[in-house]
Amino acid sequence: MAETGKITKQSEDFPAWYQDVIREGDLAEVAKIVKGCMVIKPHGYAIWEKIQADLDRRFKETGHRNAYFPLLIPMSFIKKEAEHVEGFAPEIAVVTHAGGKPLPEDEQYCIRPTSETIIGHFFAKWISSYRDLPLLINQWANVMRWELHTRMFLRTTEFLWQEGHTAHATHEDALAEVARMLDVYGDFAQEMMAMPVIRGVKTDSEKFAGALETRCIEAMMRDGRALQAGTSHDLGQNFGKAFDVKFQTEKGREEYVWQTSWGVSTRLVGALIMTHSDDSGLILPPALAPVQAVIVPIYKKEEERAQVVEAAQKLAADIRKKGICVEVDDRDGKRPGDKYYEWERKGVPVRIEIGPRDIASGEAMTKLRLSDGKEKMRMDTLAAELPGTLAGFQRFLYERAWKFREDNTVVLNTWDEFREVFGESGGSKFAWCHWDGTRETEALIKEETKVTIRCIPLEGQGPAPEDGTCIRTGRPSRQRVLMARSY
RNA sequence: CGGGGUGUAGCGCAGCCUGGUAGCGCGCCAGCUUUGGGAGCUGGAUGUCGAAGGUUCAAAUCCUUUCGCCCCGACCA
Repeated sequence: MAETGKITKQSEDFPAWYQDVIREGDLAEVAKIVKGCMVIKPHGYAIWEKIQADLDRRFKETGHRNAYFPLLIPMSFIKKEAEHVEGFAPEIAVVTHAGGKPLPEDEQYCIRPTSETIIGHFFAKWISSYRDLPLLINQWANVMRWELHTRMFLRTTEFLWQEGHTAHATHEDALAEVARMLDVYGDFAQEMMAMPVIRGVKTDSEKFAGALETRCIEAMMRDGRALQAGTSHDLGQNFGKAFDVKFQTEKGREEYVWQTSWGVSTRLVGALIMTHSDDSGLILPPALAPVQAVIVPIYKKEEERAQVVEAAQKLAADIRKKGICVEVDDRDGKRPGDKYYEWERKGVPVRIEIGPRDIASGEAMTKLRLSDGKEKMRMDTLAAELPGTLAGFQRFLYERAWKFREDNTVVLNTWDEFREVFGESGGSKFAWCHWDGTRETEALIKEETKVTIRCIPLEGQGPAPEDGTCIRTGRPSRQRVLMARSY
C-alpha cells in the first residue's frame, strides 16, 4: 500500500491503485480486528444508500415488497438442497455456542450466506393456493461467506446486498421474472452507474448452487477484467421440493412452486470505482454521487469571508431548488487547494469556486472532475444550467466506459490468438470465442489461462449466433461466448 | 496447510547486527503569518517497543516460548 495521501498510478499497479482510491476517497477501510471484514465509512455508505434508494424504487415498481428474515439459519436447512450445500458448505460460519453453552450439533445455526433456504421455509407456510402467487419478496440484508482472499467491496467476509425471492405458479412466469429482474439490474447499471453491461447466461459450472439457470450482467473494469455485477436465478422447483412449497391450482391439483432469486451487493461500489476512477482518485457518476457539486469559497480577509460565504450559500440554495445535492465547504483553516484535492479524491463531479473577484463580476469558476481547465459561468444562470451539466457528465462517463470496453473487446478464432491476448501478464480483455459447450473444455481453459466463460450472451448482447469451432478443442459450436479473466 | 515477511506514537517507518535516557516523517493541538491547485514558522501532546518468560548492573536490541497480521500456491456476490 502506498503512503497516505498518494495514489498509485493505475497503469503501475491496478490493485494498489484500487486500494488507494478507496482510502483517499474516504470510502472504507479494512476492519482488521475482524477477519476479512471492512468498515464502510460515511462517504462510501452514502453511495450505497443512493444505490439502494434507486434499486428499491425499481423493485417496488415491478411489484415487489420488502421483508426481513433471520440472520441465523438452522444448519439442517442448508443441507436440504443437495447442490446448495455443496456450493456453500465450505464458506459457512457456524454458531456453535449460545447462552454460554455449546449447542448440540442438530441445533447449530449458520450465519446466512444467502437466504433461499430460510425463505423457502416461510414460503411453504405462506403459500397454499394459486391465489397466493406470485409472491414477490425482497430483502435488504447482510450476509457472510468465509472467503479465503478478500478485497474491499469486491469480496469481503460480510457484505451488504439485496436478495429478491419470488414464487410463481408456472415455470414460464418464473422465467419472465428472471428476465425482468436482470433487465432491472442492467438498466440500473447503465442509467445510474453509467456502466455498460453484457447480459447473459452463466455456464453450468458458474451458475448459482441449486439453480437451473443463472443470468448475469458482466461489466468491464479498467484493467480489462470482468466483474459480475448482478445475478438473477431460475431456481426451478428445486427449493420448492426441498422445502415443500406447494400450492393448489385452479383445478385443485397440488403442485410445487417455481422460484427465482436475484441479487446485487456492495460489490457495485467496487464496480463503480473500477469503471470510472482515475489516477486523481474517485470519479462518481452524478446520478449516484452523494455530493454532486461542491462550492469552495475563497477569501483573504474576514470581511471577504462573510461576503463570499453568503454568496456561496445563496448559490447553494438556488442549486438545491433544482434537486441537486450541493455542499458549501466553508471550513476555515483549510486552504482552497487542499479542498480541491480532497473533493477530487472523493469523486464530486462539479466544483464551483467563488471569490471576491467573482462576486465583483457576477461570475463563478466551475471545474468538472474530468476536465483540466476551469470555466467561467454566470452566477445567476449557473443553477439553471447545472442539471444539464450533470446530465452531460453522466452521459460522458457512460460513453467513455462504452468506448473503453469496445476498444478492449476482441473476436478470437484460434488458440494462438487466444494465448497472445491472454498472455502471462495477467491482463485481460473481453474475448468473443466459440466454445464446444462442455464443462471439461471450460475447466481446461481456466486451468491453463485463468480465463473463464463470463456468460453466454442473450440475444443482441454479443455477436449474432453463427456456427464455428471451439477455440480450444476445435469441436463444433453454435455461438460465441464471452471470455475474460474476472474478479 | 507449505514457502517468505513483519509486529516500535493515530498512520508509515528507523533503531536491533555491536545491550546504556525511544527517534524520524505524516497527522494531531496552540499561536502568528497565510488562503484563486496539497501553506510557512515557532511551540506542544502522544509509546506498557505484539505477549510471556529468561540472561544481564542494565533489554526495543541477546535467548526461549507464544500470539497476531501481510504476501505467494488449492474457493467466490
